[in-house]
Amino acid sequence: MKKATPKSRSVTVSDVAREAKVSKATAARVLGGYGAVSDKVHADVMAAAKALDYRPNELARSMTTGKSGIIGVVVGDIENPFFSLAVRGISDAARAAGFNVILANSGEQIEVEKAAVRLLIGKRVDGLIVTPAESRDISHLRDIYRSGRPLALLDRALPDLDVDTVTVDDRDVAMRATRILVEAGHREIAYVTAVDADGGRFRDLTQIYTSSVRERIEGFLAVCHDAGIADPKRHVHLGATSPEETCRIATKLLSPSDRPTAILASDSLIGLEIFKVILALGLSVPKDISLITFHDADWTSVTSPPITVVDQPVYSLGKSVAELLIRRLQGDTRPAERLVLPTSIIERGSVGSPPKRSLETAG
Amino acid sequence: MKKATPKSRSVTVSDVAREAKVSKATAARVLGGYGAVSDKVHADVMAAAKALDYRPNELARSMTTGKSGIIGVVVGDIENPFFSLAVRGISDAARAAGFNVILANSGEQIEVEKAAVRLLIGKRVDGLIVTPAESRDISHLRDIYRSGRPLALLDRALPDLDVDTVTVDDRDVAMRATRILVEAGHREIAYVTAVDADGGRFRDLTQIYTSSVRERIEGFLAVCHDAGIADPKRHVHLGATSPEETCRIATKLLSPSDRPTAILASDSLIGLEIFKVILALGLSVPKDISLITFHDADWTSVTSPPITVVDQPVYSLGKSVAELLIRRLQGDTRPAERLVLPTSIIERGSVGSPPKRSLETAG
DNA sequence: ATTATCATTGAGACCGGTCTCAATTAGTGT
DNA sequence: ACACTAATTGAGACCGGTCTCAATGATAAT
Repeated sequence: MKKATPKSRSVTVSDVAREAKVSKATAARVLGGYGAVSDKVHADVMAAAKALDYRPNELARSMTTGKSGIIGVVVGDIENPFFSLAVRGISDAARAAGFNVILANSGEQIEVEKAAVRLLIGKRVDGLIVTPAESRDISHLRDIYRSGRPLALLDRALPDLDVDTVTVDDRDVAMRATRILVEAGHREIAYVTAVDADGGRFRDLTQIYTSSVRERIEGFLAVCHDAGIADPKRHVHLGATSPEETCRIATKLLSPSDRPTAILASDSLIGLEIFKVILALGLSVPKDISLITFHDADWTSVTSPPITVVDQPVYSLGKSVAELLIRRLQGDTRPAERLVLPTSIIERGSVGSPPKRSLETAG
Repeated sequence: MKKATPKSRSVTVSDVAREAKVSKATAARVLGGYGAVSDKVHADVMAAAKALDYRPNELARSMTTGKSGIIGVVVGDIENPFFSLAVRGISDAARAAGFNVILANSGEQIEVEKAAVRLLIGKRVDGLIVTPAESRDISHLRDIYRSGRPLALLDRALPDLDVDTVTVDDRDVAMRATRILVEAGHREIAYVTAVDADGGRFRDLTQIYTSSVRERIEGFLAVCHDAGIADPKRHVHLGATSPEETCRIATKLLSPSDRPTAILASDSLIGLEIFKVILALGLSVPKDISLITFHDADWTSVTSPPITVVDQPVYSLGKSVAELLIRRLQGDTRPAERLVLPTSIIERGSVGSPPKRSLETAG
């Protein structure tokens, strides 16, 4: 009487075995699809399973096999189209190989990233794909490695960590983008990026702990330097971590009379926000200011003028890193691979020659 | 000699117990944080755990407790900003309550959706959030319900399924949007949506199995009808399921001389593609054609002119549905709730009066 | 001092699968 | 017909936790 409804206990192999009048081991063999059984028994068990509506408990299965069939992915921000496209690439590749994806986003905060990694390891994911927020503190990533699970890095390399890595040629493409601006005659070029360090004040590259960001700045500075632009560092603006911050930075950047004649935006979210500010201030692209943004986001092709962009193979980035990881999961023991995907620049209409004022500075 | 390296077997409670010289049960109590133990033993076990670098196996934990701490989410397409924003809302709410999210996308295909649901149930997720692709075939959703796991519906209601549901007032907002167009003088208004049925030919509402889509069309037709527009059904275009298809539809729609004077796009991906075609054809918005799109996507505010949009509270949609599900997970037994979130229209510059040609048709 | 009460602890069953190993049955060669 | 190998099947250990229940020791009440 006291015994409440048995909470619909799920059907187990034992239940099926009993129904089919065979041993648990035999039922498990056909249900799990491993051992060999006679045709008759196979049919009996399948019939019993169907009759009872048996559903395997993947949890129990993973516990004994040690494999979960899940790939853990930790990205900076799912909402950023860059990441959502990369994640799409990852999950397509994963599904094609029979794996599932469990997603966590770090918000680019190292502590959140660590917690996410710890949790995913706890859940016994088969492997992890991470876009490390920092290169300083990678103890949690070493832990993954130490736990025997393969790790692959997406978009950001870590020189100290010898694991499969897929990045794009950030440094090179940043140079090409900057060169386009320089060749159009610009001397006052601002670079706006998301990473936050020392309250947005850029001193030197050693304060940037995200490899892709650092490489881009490196490329930018190199070309500026080659072009004889004095102290290009002052044109690097950090801290565009949210639309609000970006708006603040862009407004400050564009208001004074000594504003740059061109801006290079480090991702499409930043580029969009800057473009909005440009619009709001009544400035015209490219007459008053030229603009190039990283990532060929959808909005960049429908503005007037359409925006010149750095087109990274984002989907491939995700697909490739997943494929690399899966290969490892399947027993590949080749040394770690570092794939660098080529990037192109799509020249549209947002780059022009600087307004005359800038000629005074020309060397 | 033959015995290979023990593949770094992970540290278990038993190992910690041995190290701390207590029983497995006692070690488990402090490690699992449940029973009561003396301070000394607690300290000993913690020390041993730290020394051995113990990491709990969540899999084993979930298997005994029956709870995995995971919410399964099945959406139509992660890449669609609508869904990625909703997922962001879900995962924020989930994390706040200590849950994790495992994501699967169905590509709006019912079979893929079924497989995803089956898999997630197999993984013993605590609850599921689904955007059902079809209202016809919901056997798999009933299964969830039957398995004792709570289910919550996102963006699309299912009249036959009495579960927590969060939607927006699609019908009403579609009416408001259509009315804006009608009041601007339009009589030839096209409605373009993604759902695919009968090769894109729209006959009547019974062929639409996605509630949100149906409701929007319903609202659209109702207002057209009230305005005395003859046979508005011919203006409903289905099948805009990919950028390519949308482009095809839009090109066909916009080329002939009897093209509509206004278009209502059912999501931002469709709106974007249509806008691109408009641009490519050299037409001008809103002089030649007026455009309203669902979803306040980022690109809609930076075009010239900026686009009038239906602004759905997408983030809240995700957040609310997750909160509802979590409440249920925590033992709430109230009857299923059907939340309908209010939607607004942001009027920007893409609606104008129709070009003169349309006056001939005016009633 | 003696017994009842309570806090700690240990032993071992259990979750639902996989998998090893031995036992049983069937098939083969001579 | 008889020994021998191959194919099936069953019993039970195991994965790494949780959790029940009984045993132990200590403290409190009589």
